[in-house]
Amino acid sequence: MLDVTRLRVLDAVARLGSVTAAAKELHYTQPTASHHLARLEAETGARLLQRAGRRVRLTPAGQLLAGRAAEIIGRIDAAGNELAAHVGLTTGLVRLVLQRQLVCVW
Amino acid sequence: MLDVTRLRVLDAVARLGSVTAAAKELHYTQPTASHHLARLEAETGARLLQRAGRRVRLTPAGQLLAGRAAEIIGRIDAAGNELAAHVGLTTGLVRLVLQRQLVCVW
DNA sequence: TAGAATTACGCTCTACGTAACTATC
DNA sequence: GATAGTTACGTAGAGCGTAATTCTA
Repeated sequence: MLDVTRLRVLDAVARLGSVTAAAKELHYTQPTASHHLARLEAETGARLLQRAGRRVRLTPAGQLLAGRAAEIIGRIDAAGNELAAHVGLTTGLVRLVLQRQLVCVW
Repeated sequence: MLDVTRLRVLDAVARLGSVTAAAKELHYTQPTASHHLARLEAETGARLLQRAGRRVRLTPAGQLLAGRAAEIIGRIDAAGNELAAHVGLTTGLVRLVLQRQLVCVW
C-alpha cells in the first residue's frame, strides 16, 4: 500500500520543481524529503525521479503517480473538512488541534 | 491530516461490523485496532463509534467518514496497481515486496 | 564556490503486541 | 463463563533532524 506521507512529498516536488522547495512547503528538512522519495521508489520499484543537472525531474512514472497523489491528497483533505463541518454543525464545539494532538475544546 | 492507517481500520469496522473482525482482516490484534479507532476519534474530535451491548456501531459521523475512507483507500490501491502495471510494461521486472520492504528484483 | 541532492548516523516517538481489566450475553 | 472491547505497558522500527559528502552551474 502506498504511503501517503511520501505521496505528499512527490506531489510537492511535481508542483514546485525541486526537493528543497517541497521540503520547505511541508516543513521538512531537505534530507528528510529526499529520504521519503528514495523510500517511495524502493517500495514501488519504480524510478520516479531523475537528476537533471543539480535539479530533479519526474520520470513518466513519477508524473503518473504525482497526478494520482494530488487526487488522493485532495480526497483526504476534503474528507477531513467534511467531517469537521459535520461535527461543528452537530455539536457547536471549537477544537484547537496542533500536530494531530488535541489541545483544547470549548 | 487524516491518517490512512486509521481510516483502513474504520472502513473494516464499517464493513465487518466489529473491531475484532476488522483487526483480523488487517492482521492486527484487537487492542491495536481499538487503539487506532480511539486515536482517530481524538484526532478528529468526532465520536465515530458507540458501544451497543458488546458490539460497536458507527455514529452518523462514523458512517460519513467510513464512506469517504472506502473511496480514499480505493484510490490509493488503484494508483498502486496503475503504477505497478506501468512499471511492469516498461521494464519487465518482477518485484517481491514483503511488508513494504523490497526483497528481490529480477 | 554556492546551491541542490544524497548518504550516514543518532534520537524521539509511534505502532504494535502481550497482559490485565471491564462489561455484556 | 465466553465473547467483545478497552486500558496499561514495553519494545522494535520509522520519521525526522544534524552533519558530512557529492555533484553541477
